[in-house]
Amino acid sequence: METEANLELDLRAEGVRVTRQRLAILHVLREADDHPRAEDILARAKEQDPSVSQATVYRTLAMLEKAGTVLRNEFDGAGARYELAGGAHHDHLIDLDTGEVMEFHSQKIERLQAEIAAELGYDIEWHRLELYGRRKPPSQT
Amino acid sequence: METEANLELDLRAEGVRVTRQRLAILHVLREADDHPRAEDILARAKEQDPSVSQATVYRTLAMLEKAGTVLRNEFDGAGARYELAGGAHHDHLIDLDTGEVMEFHSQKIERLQAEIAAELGYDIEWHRLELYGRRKPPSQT
DNA sequence: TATGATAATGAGAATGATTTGCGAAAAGTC
DNA sequence: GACTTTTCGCAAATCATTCTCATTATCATA
Repeated sequence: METEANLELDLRAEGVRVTRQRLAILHVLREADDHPRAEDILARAKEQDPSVSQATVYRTLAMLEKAGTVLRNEFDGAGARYELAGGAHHDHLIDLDTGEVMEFHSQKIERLQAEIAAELGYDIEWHRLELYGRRKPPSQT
Repeated sequence: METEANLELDLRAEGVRVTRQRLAILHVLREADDHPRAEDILARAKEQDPSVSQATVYRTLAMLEKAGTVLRNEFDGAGARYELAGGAHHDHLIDLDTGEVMEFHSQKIERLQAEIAAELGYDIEWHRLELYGRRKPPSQT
């Protein structure tokens, strides 16, 4: 796992200026264990640095996404939700009642996807797999 | 497959008024073999009935979606794309170069999805599986 | 540490797809 | 045909996101 300082160095290495605002946003993303929306990120970043503006949040997220540092998820419902990349690839299960997002990964599904695409004559560039569900009532055994 | 007249009767049965505009939109959806956007549907419907307006297209699509007659897909890129429901469930493969949409279905993947959700204690309400890819260069054997 | 070239910022206006409010026009009803 | 209710077209309103532009901050250099 990359440390906060590492991320800062990475940015600097790419000729990107390390500003107070960017550090605040990066910090928020590191602390988040949910998948916050731009709105949430703005609110949290402001706690650390009230000068952070909406425009900067969007600009920074877009920049970090392009750099491969963050992942932008367009689940249903309004507003994209972000997470720090860095971990292994995973898909999402969204709780329809709470909005909570869980991550999962299935090598088998990935393989099947590739097979299907191949049959149609395609190479997959990326994919989106989202499961929307509700907590299952405890099974009475 | 349900005929155009059938669809009309279905709507009438639900106490929904069958208007010229709605028939035009329904007709467009039936003819479409692509997955048109609201914008395209409006343009095509206007050829049949110039009085159709943007608002009515959106209102009608929303109404038909709620009725389960059409499926609304939010692929990436701007604007939702619609298709007539009615057929069997399927997922989509989108050609990143042309925007063309292909349909596919994998019972195996569906099963794996359900298993994964179950392990996390969830029942899947619905899911979204989209593959984004490019045509594979012909393999030289 | 001061300076300057430039990138980054904040505030607010602009965008683009989609929705909505409202008076006018059509549908189904008697 | 007259009436009641739904639907329509138009234009204004939303909402997340992006852009404009004057101002400020970063960082390599003096």
